[in-house]
Amino acid sequence: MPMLEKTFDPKAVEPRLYAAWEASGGFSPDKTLARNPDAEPFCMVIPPPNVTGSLHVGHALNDTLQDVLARFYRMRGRAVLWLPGTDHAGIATQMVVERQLAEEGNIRRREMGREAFVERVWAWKAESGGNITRQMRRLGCSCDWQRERFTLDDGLSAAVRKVFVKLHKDGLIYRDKRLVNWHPELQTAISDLEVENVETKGSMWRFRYPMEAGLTYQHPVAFDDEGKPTEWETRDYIVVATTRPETMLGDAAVAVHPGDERYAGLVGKSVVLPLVGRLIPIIADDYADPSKGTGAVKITPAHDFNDFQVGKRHGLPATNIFTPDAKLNDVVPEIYRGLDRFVARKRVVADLEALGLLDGVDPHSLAVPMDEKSKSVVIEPYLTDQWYVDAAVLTKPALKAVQDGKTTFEPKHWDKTYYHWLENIEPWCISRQLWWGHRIPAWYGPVKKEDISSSDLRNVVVGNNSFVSGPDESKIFVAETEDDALKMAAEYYGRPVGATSDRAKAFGLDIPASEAAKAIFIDIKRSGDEGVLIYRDEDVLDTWFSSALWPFSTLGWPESTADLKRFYPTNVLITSFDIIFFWVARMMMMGLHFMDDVPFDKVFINALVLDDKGQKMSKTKGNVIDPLELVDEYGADALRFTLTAMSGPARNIRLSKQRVEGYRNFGTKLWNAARFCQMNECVVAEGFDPGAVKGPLNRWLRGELAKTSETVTGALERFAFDEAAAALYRFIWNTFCDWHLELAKPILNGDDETAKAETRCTTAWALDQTLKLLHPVAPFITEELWAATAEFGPRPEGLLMGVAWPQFPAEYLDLEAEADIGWLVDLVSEVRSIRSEMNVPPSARPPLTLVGASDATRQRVARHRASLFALGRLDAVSFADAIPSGAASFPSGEATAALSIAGFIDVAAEKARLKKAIGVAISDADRVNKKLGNADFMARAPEAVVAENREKLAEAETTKAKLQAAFVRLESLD
RNA sequence: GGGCGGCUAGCUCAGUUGGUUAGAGCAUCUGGUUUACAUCCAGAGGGUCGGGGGUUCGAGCCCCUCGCCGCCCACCA
Repeated sequence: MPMLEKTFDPKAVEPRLYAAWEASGGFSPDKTLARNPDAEPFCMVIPPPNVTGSLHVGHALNDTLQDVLARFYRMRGRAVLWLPGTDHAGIATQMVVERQLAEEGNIRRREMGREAFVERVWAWKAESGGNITRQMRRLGCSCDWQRERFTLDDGLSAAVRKVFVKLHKDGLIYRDKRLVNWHPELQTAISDLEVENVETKGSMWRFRYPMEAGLTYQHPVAFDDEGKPTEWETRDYIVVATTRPETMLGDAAVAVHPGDERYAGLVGKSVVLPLVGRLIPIIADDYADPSKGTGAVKITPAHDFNDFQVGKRHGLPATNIFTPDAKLNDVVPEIYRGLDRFVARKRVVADLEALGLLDGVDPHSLAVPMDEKSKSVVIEPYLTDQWYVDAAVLTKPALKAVQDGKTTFEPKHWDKTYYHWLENIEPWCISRQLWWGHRIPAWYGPVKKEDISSSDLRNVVVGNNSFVSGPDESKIFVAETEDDALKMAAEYYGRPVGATSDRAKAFGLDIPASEAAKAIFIDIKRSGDEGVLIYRDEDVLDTWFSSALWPFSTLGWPESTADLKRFYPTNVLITSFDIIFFWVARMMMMGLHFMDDVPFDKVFINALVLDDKGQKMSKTKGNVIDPLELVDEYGADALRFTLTAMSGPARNIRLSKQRVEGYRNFGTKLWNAARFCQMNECVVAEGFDPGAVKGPLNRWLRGELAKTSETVTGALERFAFDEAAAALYRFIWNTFCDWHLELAKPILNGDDETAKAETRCTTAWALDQTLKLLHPVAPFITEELWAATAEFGPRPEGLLMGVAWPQFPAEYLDLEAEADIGWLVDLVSEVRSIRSEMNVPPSARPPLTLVGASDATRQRVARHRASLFALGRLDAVSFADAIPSGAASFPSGEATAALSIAGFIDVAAEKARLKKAIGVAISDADRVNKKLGNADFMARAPEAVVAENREKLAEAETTKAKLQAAFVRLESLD
């Protein structure tokens, strides 16, 4: 066995070890199951990253925690499946490719056509798709790559279609015309969750809408102290206020509050909509707030969510005035047509001002809805036909499952976030006007004339440019395949049916889309006697629709696979808080609906990684820390340990290089401990039984290891990653290296061959166990050391990754040895402290005298003489009845220890030191005394606490006595 | 406006049902080439636990209140 290098070289080792792990088949549960078919499963599905993305530090944290659990449970014998995969990320990926096209100066998406564009996205996926999974491998992630999935792969696409059809059949998916959040650049609907309201400085304009036919009314203009009007003026107009002047072109009414006396007489009358000339009614509606603005509010049903509701209540027409790219359409007066919305805004204000109808303008700050990603595109409420999921129905079981504790959140408080959203759920708009994604399995055809009832006609607004994906009224065939759709259609029409990709053709019309609404009036005869053509919905589904199925679609659903039976519900989902709504809640809904069971027992919400100043990382701020750079510089283990150690109950993690460096050093420490073992020929002898060791040091180490093992195991079971890391750090650095190895040195260099042999075995054995315990967090260095120290003794075949997790019998704890070594550690620490305080040079080797030592202490001294000499840098230990002169003394157990350092001692300083220590002892004693003298305390405190305090008092008293004796002695010797 | 989280050493954070003298890492200072490790060793200093009030024999921890920081949701004519 070659000597270990002085430091661990992650770069050289990591790729080799990862390849070995993967080649071993150990990432797959199948290996465990082959050995033990009854192995209890443990399953996690990865939050699928964007397929074309790259690993950021948030992924690194998320992946590390999952890998810690995967490795931990694998070592505990569970059949672990950590299922990896990627998400097609509709909008994000499509945008990237569109940007590429723009940069290349080639033709754009629309000119390219759907098929060519989608092909292009697949090409980009082929090129960059492996990036992030390669990067996960560098982190050491032990996913089962054989089971890797992609949201757009064949299996998952089939699952998506099945779910869509089923939900449609159940009436939980429907098509509706309502306002959506419209992205005018991408020209697609986006979800509420993808809109970010950005506080912006704008203006509030007040416009005068003239009353119809010269009508006038009295409007109060001055008020007394009680708010009662004292002066009125005659008005022939009503003032409305708005932050969006351009929308007035689509106004349908002016609303006032029913109880608003100022306008009471006007309800039912009309105003003339300026610039347009249309008469619009003044209506009474609670929505109008008398205290806001002028109390009269313009109602624009097609361009404001609240106004849409008002319009519905009052049967107002929703007149859309925008084209899909948010330019004014042809329902507005000609001079405004084609203008961009922001240009139109200025023009409308100017024109109203010119007409003397601008009542005033004030600066006003408001939250403008922006596209969450770009934070620059203003989102429009826009009237379109879209597909919706009736989320409210699916929500109920999802809420109940968490309330009943079927699924729990960790940290627990996140359940509040979950509840809050689900309790206020809105219908989920699932259609997107994109090309990259799951195309909606719905086909449209003309409606048979006899199916059109008069009430169906009211939604048809001629000239409505909102036509997006299908005519407002058409017959819809929802089916998993085109064949099924054709069959359904053939049955409906009673004649042959074909499918076309040409929308106009499907309706037998060669007319512009904006006119397509008229199609419903066309008798199907127009499609030709020989048959009817149907046309597939052009839209795709929201990316989160397929992600919502992830926990069961990846396991093979709808097929009843062995994996699905074995691994669903999964054990834990580790994810970040920002997708509780997007993803967690929806998986709960879909899982419960389709699998009749929750998708996971536990949701662990990992922290948010911030930079070292507590700032969110962002490309624009330039403070993004690349996890792979950290891996390059310090090794994967160092990064993993850092993220694990910092993954406490707090909501965020401030990542600093310094911290990573510290944990790299920790790895080096462990590495060197292994070197020390190697140099000292520490080997586990054949037949060595750690339960039978005799030496106090070895018994103590065994106990400390057992305690650590229990702590680490318990912490990982509770997802207390930080506690596990802290316990490992403490044990390896402080217990094993600082004390055990130092105390073992005199034994290993001594001539007691029995003790030496036992210490070698115990040390080697303990290191082996330590490697196991550390492996989930730091897999590379532990695996490397496991291989490098193979000669340390008999051990299971194969990789450390596959070794059983340690579990020690309770007898490994040894109170006697603990007390013994505890005494030694305390004594050495005191000696060191005194030496340092008294400036005793390291080379000096003073004698130590113990005054009033018991037999037990005398035996301890005898047992640990060599260690005491070495660590305390002493040249003698003796016993006496009195403190010798020129000594600094301190209490040690029942005895008083005195370090003879005559040459260095400064009597005044020593007196001061003793005095201070006496002061501490006195105040300790006083405090406890006071407590014990408190009748209430004695009456109410539990017996154990009282006893504890009695003991404490006794201790303080003896300490005080010893220190005082030392002080007196010092004076008498002076 | 509603909600969530945080405020503990110079910095970053632990502190599990209330119970020894409130801990760790980093930073700082002092001293060290002790044959595993200077990516190291030994020692030290440093905290009125955000303010106020309450409950309790006892509060960093429980309750009320105020303040500041961060985040989420909603609304804003």
